[in-house]
Amino acid sequence: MAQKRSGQSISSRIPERTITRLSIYLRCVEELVADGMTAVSSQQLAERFGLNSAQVRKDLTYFGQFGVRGLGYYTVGLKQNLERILGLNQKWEVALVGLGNLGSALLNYRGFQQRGFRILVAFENDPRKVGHRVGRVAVYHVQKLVPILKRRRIKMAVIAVPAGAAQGVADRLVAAGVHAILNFAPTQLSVPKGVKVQNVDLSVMLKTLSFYVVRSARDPVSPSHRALKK
Amino acid sequence: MAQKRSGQSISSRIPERTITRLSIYLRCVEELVADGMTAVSSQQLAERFGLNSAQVRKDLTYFGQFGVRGLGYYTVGLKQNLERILGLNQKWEVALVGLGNLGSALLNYRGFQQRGFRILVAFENDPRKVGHRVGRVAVYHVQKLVPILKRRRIKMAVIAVPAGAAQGVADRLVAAGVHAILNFAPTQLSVPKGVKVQNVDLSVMLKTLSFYVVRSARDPVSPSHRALKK
DNA sequence: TAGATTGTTAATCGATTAACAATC
DNA sequence: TAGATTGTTAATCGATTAACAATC
Repeated sequence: MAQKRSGQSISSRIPERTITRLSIYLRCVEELVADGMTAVSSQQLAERFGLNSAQVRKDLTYFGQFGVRGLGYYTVGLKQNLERILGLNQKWEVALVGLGNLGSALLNYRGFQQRGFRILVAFENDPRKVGHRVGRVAVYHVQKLVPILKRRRIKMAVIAVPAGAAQGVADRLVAAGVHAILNFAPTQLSVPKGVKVQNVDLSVMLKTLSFYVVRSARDPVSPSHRALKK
Repeated sequence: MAQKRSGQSISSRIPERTITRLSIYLRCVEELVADGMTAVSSQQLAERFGLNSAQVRKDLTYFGQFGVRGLGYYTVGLKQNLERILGLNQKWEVALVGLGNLGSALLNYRGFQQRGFRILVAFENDPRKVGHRVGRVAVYHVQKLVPILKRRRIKMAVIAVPAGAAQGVADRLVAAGVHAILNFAPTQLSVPKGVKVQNVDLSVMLKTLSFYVVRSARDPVSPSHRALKK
């Protein structure tokens, strides 16, 4: 069951949700820094997201003691720490596999570049697309995936191929040494431990929404709940 | 603490994750039906996703008793039940707000249509885009949002506007009677109870991945974990 | 020093899983 | 009937929250 006391290896017991919240705290702290705030308390941070202040403090102390008792957290220092923890103090080179409908959209999506994530190679099956460039991104045949990613030491990839092809692509990515995969294919990928897959399953999300619409239709919001929240 | 015994109102205690898993079960059951399988056990279903068979059974019994002891679940019946529960036995009309980079991509994305979700109106701020059509989707000014959605009784919407504009859009959607929102804006929306927001925050996902790449770099996968899984 | 807020332990809550009687 | 698998209860596990001593 591994050590518990302070020496706790960071690789061990950190809940996935803590990591997700860390990114959210960072966004908030960035805004605070931009607004010229120098310090913020766990209570203030928590209020922004409807979280508990103890949770904010606990999330942060997984990685160190960043606060000052009686005062809170210095925004600039906290920002730097969060960036370091999340690995955002560096540029990331990302590979994209699949240039269909969704893949092309992602390639044009500026949101990736904003945070230092740069898609700089793409892979496709369709020979009509292979060999061209889209903007400054070169498009290669999927067969070239392993050698190219190995050579460039690319560790992050986005899968935007049909469900049926996704596992094969994932296997290649793993063979190429990729550590983290953003998977848009609506299928469960099987990868070795140590490789992180983040699924973005739009189809599942729509089905979930659909459930809640049906439910609201059946159980209308009770009057007491109407028009709360400013 | 509300009733517990069987009369349990469906609106009460169903974990959100159960709903997500329901959509996943459905996908699997669809494949099984297509393959001509007539029945499936909770064990078989669970194995496909690395879940626990008790969890599969528990998820399903929130909504009724669909199984046959000694046999499992009839695939066709289970499929129909899941579709009914998730509200997928009908077409959904969806509104899209924001026709920037991401919004346009979503409009072209065929994945939505596949499941009976049809984007049939879009809203924009930019007067150059308003008044045109994209395919068969009409583009209106955001100011028209409330009356148009009310008239058409649209209950689902996708937000693809910049973070700063998202809360304002959400308020309008709520005023128009929308019950479920798929939110791509990287911001926390505040909505009344009874309205479901599903966040798809690509930026948070990338930051999460980045964390795991950093971690793998520091704690390389132990040899014993290499190359497991089929 | 008095007031405030952290870091951390212990209590609580909710979700997952094991176990098994019911029953096909 | 014997074998299998459900539906469901009870045990386990993990994450959230309350509470408070430490300390700025």
